[in-house]
Amino acid sequence: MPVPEYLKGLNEAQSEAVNLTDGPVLVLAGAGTGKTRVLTTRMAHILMNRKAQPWEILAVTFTNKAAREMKERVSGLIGRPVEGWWVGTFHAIGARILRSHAELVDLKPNFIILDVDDQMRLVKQVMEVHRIDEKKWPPRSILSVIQRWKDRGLTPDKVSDAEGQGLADGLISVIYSEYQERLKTLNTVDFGDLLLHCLTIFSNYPDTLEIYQKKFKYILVDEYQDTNVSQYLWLRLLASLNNNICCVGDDDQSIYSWRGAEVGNILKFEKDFKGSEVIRLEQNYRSTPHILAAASGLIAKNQGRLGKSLWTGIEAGEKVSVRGVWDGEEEALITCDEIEIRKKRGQSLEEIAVLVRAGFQTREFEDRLINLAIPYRVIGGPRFYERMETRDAIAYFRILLSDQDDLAFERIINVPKRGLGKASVQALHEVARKQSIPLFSAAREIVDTDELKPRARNALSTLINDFDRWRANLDSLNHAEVATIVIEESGYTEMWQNDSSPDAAGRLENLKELISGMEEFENLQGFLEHVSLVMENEENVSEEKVTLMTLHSAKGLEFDTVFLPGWEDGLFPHQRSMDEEGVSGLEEERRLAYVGLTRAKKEALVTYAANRRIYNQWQNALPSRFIDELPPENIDLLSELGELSGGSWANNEAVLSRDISSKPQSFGNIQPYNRINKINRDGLVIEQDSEDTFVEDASSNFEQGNRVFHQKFGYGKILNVSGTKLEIEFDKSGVKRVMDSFVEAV
DNA sequence: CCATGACGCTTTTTT
DNA sequence: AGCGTCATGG
Repeated sequence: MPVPEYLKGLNEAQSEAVNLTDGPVLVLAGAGTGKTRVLTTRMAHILMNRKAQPWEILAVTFTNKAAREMKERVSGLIGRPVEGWWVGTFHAIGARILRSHAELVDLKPNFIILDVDDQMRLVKQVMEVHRIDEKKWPPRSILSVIQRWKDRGLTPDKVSDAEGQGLADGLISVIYSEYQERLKTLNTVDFGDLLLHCLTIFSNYPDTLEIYQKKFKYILVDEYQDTNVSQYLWLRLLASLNNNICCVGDDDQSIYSWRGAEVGNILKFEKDFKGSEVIRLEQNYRSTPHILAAASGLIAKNQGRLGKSLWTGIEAGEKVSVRGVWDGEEEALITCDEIEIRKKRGQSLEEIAVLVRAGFQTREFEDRLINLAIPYRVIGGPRFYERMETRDAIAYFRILLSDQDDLAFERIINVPKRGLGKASVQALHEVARKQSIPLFSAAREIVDTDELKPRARNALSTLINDFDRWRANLDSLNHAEVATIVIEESGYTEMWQNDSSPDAAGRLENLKELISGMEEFENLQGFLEHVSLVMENEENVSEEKVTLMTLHSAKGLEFDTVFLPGWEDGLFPHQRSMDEEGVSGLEEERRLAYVGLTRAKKEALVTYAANRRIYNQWQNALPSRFIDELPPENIDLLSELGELSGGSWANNEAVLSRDISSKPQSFGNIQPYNRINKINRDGLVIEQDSEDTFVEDASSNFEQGNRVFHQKFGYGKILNVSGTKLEIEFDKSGVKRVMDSFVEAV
């Protein structure tokens, strides 16, 4: 039998991963080794060989984008669209299963998936009941603890007493249970519940579990290193009958532990799934040898890896460029100049990316790119369904579907402003609580009393009548038409029309988009699920643009040219990561650096700045320890600050004896920034804190009387040394205060 | 009820 | 600095 077309061109390991359809398989796929190709070809292979029908295959991803891509590519491989398969995100598939069995966890099938805003409101409400000080215990962190529990598959009854001991006056587990109660009462779930409830159903109702175990003959999992415990348990339960599960992932690219991902899942795959095979994909098709070697050398510093040795058949290529600059501004200047050079050379801007550690870093690049008139896009920012106008509109629709949706009602009761403020809401809550009825019902009652002031009562009465009328419309008109009526008649559209802020127009645009997106759905219900689980921001791809984004969001992408700015200790690796997670935090940062480098196909350009303004405070920083960890033979060091070796930095004790606890001269948010001087790009101290006469843990290698050379001011003599700050009498330009890293001893 | 100012926080993000 | 939350006063 001839080899089918779709199998051609696979390397040996890839073919093995495709052909080994039965039994548990872990595909350890290094960066750029064709992981998606394996996953999609494997799926096509199963379908083509009639090993399973489309609806007997479960393929889970983390993002909608990945799911979409998988669908498209598999359809392409087998040459026709595939219907009825279960390809989607963990959450979307969890939701689908949960809808079918909602009653088993006391939910109705039309439950609503809450956004973070709603979740927060709920947590706050529960905390209020227990008089927990929101100052002391920010609801944000309480919610995050709850979410981490959910990530671990822990329902309130499974949380051990020891777990939340100190938190929220020891009441956090109580808050968790009551939060879950409230969710149920409101017929709502949060994201974590989509899997957690599945787990509850699976363990309490083996018959239901069996339906799915039998149904899914083959299971495929993308980005396995990002799964949390709950997802792992979910997969294991589903796979345990047929045992045909194929997980693809890369332990070196695990960068989401902070939101519950367990690298442990991938590390112990062989133990968890008996008789499993592990296949390593080690041929990299993406990067040049220097880039690959630099990345490999770096990641080799991590402990506890499964270990892979990537190689590439690609020949030639530049070394990774590493360059030190004065400050963030110069970094942006130089980087954007480099971008412009490439643009003039005819390189597509689509193939250029700037990958930063933290969102705020993009600003300086944006400023500069605007100046140079180079088009760019920033990836990140609020998702479509996180935008205020989307959520407001959706709140209206939710109430349309269920007048028991208190959270939605509370959200829009005074949006647009109709004079129903705190007091009115309070009164409503009172009535609702006393009679155990939803807020909307309470509203109906309260308008018949004189409990509210006439003004408020009228407003509320109008609102109720509006909703009744809109709901009646649902019978005769399609949902998109009703939606339009709702946002018009409620005054919501008008509110933004009258708004003079610059983004009002955009919001109106989004509302339009929201409504037009509704048309293709059967009903409001389906649309709401789509919005909360699937809907993404779409971008007009009219023009070629440079991409600015965080390292996290760059995972899975590739570009010819990748700029990696901000490689300074404290920023990258991030101080907070090291403070809070210690060595494992540092290792995750290192993986992030690895992800960054391996995004590059042809060029990777790392920069670090000696000075950076953070929260409007100037801070000086050391080059990232990751720079020291790059194999010297694979990098080109271009420092505007003198050689890294031999310069003042390399002699700095903090550099030589770096460990996690050796902070750069205070990058963290914990210490005050009072030791930092504002200096300009020539190292000139232009501002200094009055108390900053001594810097304890940063001392200069210069002494009074030394002769020094400064790039701009020329030769001079040191009059005074205080910490890393020198007072220098320059031969030509007089006395100035300069940071020591800007001068060389002569 | 809403506008105003003080206070406090500031990594990463999907669904 | 810049933004969001919260308490205060009109």
